[in-house]
Amino acid sequence: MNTRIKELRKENKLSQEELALAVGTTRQTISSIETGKYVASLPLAYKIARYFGLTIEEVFDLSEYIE
Amino acid sequence: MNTRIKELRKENKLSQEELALAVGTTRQTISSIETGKYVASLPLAYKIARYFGLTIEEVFDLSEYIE
DNA sequence: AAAAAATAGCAAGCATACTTTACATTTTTT
DNA sequence: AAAAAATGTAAAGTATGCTTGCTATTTTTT
Repeated sequence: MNTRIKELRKENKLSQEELALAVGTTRQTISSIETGKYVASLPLAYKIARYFGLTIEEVFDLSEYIE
Repeated sequence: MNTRIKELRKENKLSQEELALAVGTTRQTISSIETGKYVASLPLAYKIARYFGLTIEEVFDLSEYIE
């Protein structure tokens, strides 16, 4: 699954660590989500989206889950 | 966490079974999400939201995850 | 070029999101 | 009121989303 997290981080000049702290998770979790190792949980997806002032669908490309 | 799934099902005259089949999961999973036993995964949340033609945030009340 | 910062990757462990099976309970239909 | 349909719940098992700790690699800064 693709996400715009890395792109949004760069635009806002944030490290993974800084974003992780801001949304209450770990840097490794942000890394894992960015690299596609696993899919963010709904609560975390929401917190990340809200942090950037966007909707979940604007941050996470979920099209692969729909035919 | 609250969701509008039950409400939307009633409006559309759907049983849990019918919704479950439509989004590719089990009736028990829909029941568990409706009763708050656990939180839907992001992919499933998206499929449910799309099924009703809504956004994830319109179906799932995620406000408790934000201060 | 060297050092510092950032990121990727691994592993182990824990919690949670399911699936399957089955039964209990409630609601709806007859 | 009885039967059927729908829903709630429990349990066990599996897969996944984390957290923690660490090292390797890459990128950025000096």
